[in-house]
Amino acid sequence: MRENKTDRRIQRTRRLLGDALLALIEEKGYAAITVQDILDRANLGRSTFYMHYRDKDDLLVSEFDHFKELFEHFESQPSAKGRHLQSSEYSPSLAFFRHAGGQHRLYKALMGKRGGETVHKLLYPYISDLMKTHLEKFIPDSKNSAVPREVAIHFFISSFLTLLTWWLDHDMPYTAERMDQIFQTLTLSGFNSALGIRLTHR
Amino acid sequence: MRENKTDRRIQRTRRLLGDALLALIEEKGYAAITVQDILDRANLGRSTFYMHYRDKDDLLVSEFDHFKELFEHFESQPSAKGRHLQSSEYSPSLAFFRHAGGQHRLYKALMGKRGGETVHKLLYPYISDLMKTHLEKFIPDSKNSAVPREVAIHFFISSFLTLLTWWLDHDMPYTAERMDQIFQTLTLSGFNSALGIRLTHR
Amino acid sequence: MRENKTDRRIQRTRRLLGDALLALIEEKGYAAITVQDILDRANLGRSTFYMHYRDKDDLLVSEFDHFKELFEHFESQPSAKGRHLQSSEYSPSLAFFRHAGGQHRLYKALMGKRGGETVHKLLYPYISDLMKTHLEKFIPDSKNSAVPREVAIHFFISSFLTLLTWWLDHDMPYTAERMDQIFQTLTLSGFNSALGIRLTHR
Amino acid sequence: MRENKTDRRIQRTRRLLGDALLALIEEKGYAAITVQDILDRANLGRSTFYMHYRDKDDLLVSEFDHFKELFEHFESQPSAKGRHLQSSEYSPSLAFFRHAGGQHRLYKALMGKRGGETVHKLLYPYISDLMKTHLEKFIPDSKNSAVPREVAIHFFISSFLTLLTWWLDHDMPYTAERMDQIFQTLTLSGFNSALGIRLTHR
DNA sequence: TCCTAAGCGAGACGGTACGTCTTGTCTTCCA
DNA sequence: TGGAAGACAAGACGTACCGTCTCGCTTAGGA
Repeated sequence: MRENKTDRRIQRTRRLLGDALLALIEEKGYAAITVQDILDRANLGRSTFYMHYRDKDDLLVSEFDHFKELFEHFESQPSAKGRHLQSSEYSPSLAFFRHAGGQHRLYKALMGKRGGETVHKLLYPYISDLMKTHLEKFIPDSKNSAVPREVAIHFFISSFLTLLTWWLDHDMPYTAERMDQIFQTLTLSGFNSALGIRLTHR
Repeated sequence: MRENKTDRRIQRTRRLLGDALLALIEEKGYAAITVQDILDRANLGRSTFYMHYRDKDDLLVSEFDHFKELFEHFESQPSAKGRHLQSSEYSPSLAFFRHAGGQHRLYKALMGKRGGETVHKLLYPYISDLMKTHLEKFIPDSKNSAVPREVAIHFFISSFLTLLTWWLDHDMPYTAERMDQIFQTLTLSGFNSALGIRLTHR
Repeated sequence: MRENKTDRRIQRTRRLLGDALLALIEEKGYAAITVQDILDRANLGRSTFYMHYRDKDDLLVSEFDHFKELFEHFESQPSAKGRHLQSSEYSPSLAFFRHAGGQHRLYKALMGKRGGETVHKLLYPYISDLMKTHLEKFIPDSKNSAVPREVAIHFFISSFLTLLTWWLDHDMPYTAERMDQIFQTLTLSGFNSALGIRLTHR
Repeated sequence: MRENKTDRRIQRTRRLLGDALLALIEEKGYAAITVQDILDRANLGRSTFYMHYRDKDDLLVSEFDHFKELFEHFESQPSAKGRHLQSSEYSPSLAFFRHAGGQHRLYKALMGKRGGETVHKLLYPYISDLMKTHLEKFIPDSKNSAVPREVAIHFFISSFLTLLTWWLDHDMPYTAERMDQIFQTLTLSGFNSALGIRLTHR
């Protein structure tokens, strides 16, 4: 099927804007960027920007779509309650670390120190929801665990994001696999004892 | 020595500004506040604001001074390397939870969802430095631990701040003591195995 | 000779644009109209407009062509210097009032309050030239008249246009004949004494 | 009584803006002027403009205040119905011509070809109301005059404005007195016969 | 007790960025 | 191949804040 040339033009424009944004985030941080900066970088007119995006945040959010390929991967995971599990089975952390390592420019711009609070307000729930859904498949609904279930999940996800951000902000001094191992070492035993379940470390 | 009436007047003005800021953060979040909002609330003139503070962030930062009393407390703690420790000894977490519980309006405004990234950028190092100094008294400088020391410390502090923020944003559904226990359950075993040290849970 | 179908199509498009413009002038006045308004009304694309007209004014001016039939009528009038004249002979005013009465929608749109200054700037010389040419056939080139000839002519034409505009803007409360009589009552004696000629009122 | 310095500053700013506008109207016509043009000329910031005026038209209208001194002069005129009158008594035209001659820069900018339709829409009623009020003092309310009273008044005022504009646009080739005489020659006899009254030409 | 310095209210000002609007050009699609 | 559709560059608009500034008023504390 033939693609529409006008559509391709639009895609090109959106890509120009997105790339300009990411480049500028690297350079001076999200907050300091003006719409005009983006336009100058992308060589586009003012109205063109607002034809495609409501504002700077809208453009930023649209960059989240790049994560979709990864997210779609998780949705095909089987549920397996009550089994002794490999950590890799219930945590998508390694996949994330690898994905982030491969797309570190994107991740760094969005999640790093320069990424601004919008990302944290918007991307965090995005990733959080994904992990939460995934995690809940494996966590028993125990009423009398040492730590309230929602707190444990929040802790787990935040820890992951904290380490991911740290890794990106420090230019990934370790491999994705090493980071994942660090993450699991730090969180798994606490997480397990908190919820009264036993998850084998791979 | 007699107190200067002019000085008292200045203190009053600064307090009016600080209170107005905190109230407004509760109402609509730090980012949405304009200097004029603060002025209207505090019934002060524009120039008065800039006489005391460089900008909005400066005023916010000045509110950190309220933490000083707590911080000063920690600085008189003894070092005790190599002992088996009570967790309470090496982590100031419980003291923080209690302090936050007592001053929850202040903490919530500064650390909660509404508090804006400036707080995190500024408060994090503030608290982080304090805890790090404190922690380093107890952590051996082992080269071959499972997790790099700086990562572990970053994880430990971030976890604490994450849980503190969660607690405040959810209107403190548990006591400070329960929160501290949760915190330690989640982090201590991981932290210990990461660093290869053994810390007794209280 | 057969007319070209393409030509007919073009005429149709131009008519759609012209009609849309006139309708919109009636609704909200010339100045408030955008090219997009016209396009929406005429159900045409943006490029189509610019294919036919340079801009909004150009379209407006093209509507003047509707006056051509009237104007061509005047050009076949005989000159008759020095005679005592019927006012109707040297002034085309009645013919204009009648024409305007018959085409009041068009005239009102173009000349009325809603018609914008462009019309006055463009239509005035258009009509003015016509009347001037016509008038000059009858006005002696006297050097020592009470009023400079060019001023008198300007006054005469402006008065006519003023009354015509007033008539249209007030929904033609009198017949064309009555308006012409009013016009002549108001201007003729002054015009005559100004130029030192004697024109019989019909 | 001492004037407030802040008020003086404001008056200065408003004058700078008004002067810049008038100068620019002379140079390239009202329509072609942007707010930024005015600002650049007046050496003021964008927000300053909008602090004082809603938009370009608002500034223009504010220049009308310069006419006030003249207008106030008329309000002290006595009414004298039914008398045989000197034309100068019931028409403020000469006063206007003189005033315009004295302030020709202002008048030319506002009323001339470059003055834009806003002036005509706003200044015309302004002057028109003034003259109308003045005229009505002298015109009998006769029902069966040859020309409807309101039409005659409209004609009279328009004629005056037409001649005034012409005079200004042609760089005042005659004296104010000569223009007034021309105006009266052209309009008075028609106006008189229209309304069935007898006004002596001075 | 007066006087002078300082805190302060009020708000004008220059400046920057915003998101909206309209214009005229240009390219592609479709009948 | 001409007209429809609409993306695009350009740039003015009016709004919202910012941080600086000047101005008077008031009041405190030293002369």
